[in-house]
Amino acid sequence: MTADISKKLKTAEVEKISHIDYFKIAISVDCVIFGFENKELRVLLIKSDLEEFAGKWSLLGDLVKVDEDLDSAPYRVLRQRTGLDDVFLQQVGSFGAINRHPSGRVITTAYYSLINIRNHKLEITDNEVHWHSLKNLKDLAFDHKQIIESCLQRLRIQIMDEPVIFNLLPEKFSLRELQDLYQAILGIKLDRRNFRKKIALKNWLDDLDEMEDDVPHRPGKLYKLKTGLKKNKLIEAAEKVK
Amino acid sequence: MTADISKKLKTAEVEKISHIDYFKIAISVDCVIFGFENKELRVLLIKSDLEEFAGKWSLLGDLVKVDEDLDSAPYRVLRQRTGLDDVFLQQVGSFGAINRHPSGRVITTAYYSLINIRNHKLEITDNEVHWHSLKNLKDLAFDHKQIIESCLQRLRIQIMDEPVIFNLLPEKFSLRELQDLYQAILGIKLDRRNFRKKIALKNWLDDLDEMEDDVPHRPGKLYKLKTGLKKNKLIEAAEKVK
DNA sequence: TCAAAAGTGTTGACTTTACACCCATGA
DNA sequence: TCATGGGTGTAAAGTCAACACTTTTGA
Repeated sequence: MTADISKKLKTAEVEKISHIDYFKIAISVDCVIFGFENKELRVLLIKSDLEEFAGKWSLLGDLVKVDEDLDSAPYRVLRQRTGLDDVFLQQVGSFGAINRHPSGRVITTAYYSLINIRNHKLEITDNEVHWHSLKNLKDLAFDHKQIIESCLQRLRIQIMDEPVIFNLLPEKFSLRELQDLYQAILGIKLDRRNFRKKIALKNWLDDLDEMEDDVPHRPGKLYKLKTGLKKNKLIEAAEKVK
Repeated sequence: MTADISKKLKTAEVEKISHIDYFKIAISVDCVIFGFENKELRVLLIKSDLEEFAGKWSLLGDLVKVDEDLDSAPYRVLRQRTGLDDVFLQQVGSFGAINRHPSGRVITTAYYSLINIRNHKLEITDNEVHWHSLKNLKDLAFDHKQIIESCLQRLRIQIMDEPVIFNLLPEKFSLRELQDLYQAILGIKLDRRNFRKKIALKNWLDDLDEMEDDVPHRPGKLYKLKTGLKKNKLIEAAEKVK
């Protein structure tokens, strides 16, 4: 019986050789980096450096290295391209239409990231990087429009019952800012009283006993996310999935 | 200005050459095929044909071909390995730890599939294929245990508001069978009266005015999924996401 | 004193849960 | 006649949506 089985088995080395033709696909990661400014949800895009997509905007991404975890690659991309470290990242899905990339067969895994535009001064090495409003996104390179849509979809679901949205806000924020942000992401207006009730119920926030001081109207109370709730590592998110 | 940009741009051909080292990662798909039998949720596994995993069970999967859409690959795998066509499939996520595969660097994209064990007589070309109960899954090859967990997680969410569960049942079924199935997937007992109310509310079912005839107790009414509701193509699922 | 937003409760509609009895069938 | 599940309604608790007035601040 054992002999029987082992006759059919092949070593990994043999398998690799027999499949060597398959090692002709590259895999990339693309980051959909959301930010919030001026009551609008934004996404960070870069001018494509491919001739085929001259003038078009694209997501920040890169090929995955042979000795690099898939889920580590988007962290590297963010670090290298924007200087950001320790950000919230979550895998959304993989996109692999045959002709999605003009350089050859490249399958990409998309991640979404939430960052605070003000806090993180981007060390942008390339000046052709820009925060785009999510309205009027057109003429994107590759299938990046579709990827952004999927990530937005995922974001909308996730903010409803996980405390991820706070990655988009400064440490201290008012309930108005939080509500504006929910509205920007969901694309709908929310009732103020009901919104405050719902947030209070979730028990995500600590009241700081401080007030806004830079607004041209009655200042609101400032809050911060309760410590221990911030899930800003993909690894922690993965734990939750288990 | 135009000249300025084009100086920095590279053609896809040039890019491909400069990145040729990256085309050393293979990508595979793995299918988590769920079935329902004996009031239990099952998953279809195959004995690994790799020496490194001798005796261990693994998911049905294969490397993605260079000229094959990523999302088409799991359909091919199912067709080749089980003779199944036109099944429900949905992408769940990609797994890419560096050493997850002993043959080399292989990143895999996981899909979950729902099929009716009885209806589809599997044309199994290999007799080392088996329907496993989800309890006592151990000693799986690769990271397949973790992949199954992720897919189960997704399944649990999806059955709550999309009519996908019916892919696991025969054309005609009773409400008891449906409830047993929900219970098996969710791992909890449900109240019969409340369950029936909730299902009625969803308006997914047509009453067939027929009765069970093979049960050792009072027979229940038979129902079928309303026509037009069955989402059994990944493409249609993707439409919904948009 | 005006404009802008802060802060705050109640009601009605709806949803969810818990729970028990009689009925039809086959063995 | 027994065992098994089929089939059904109601009441209490909880959640959700709609809605308006007074207060505080800066300009």
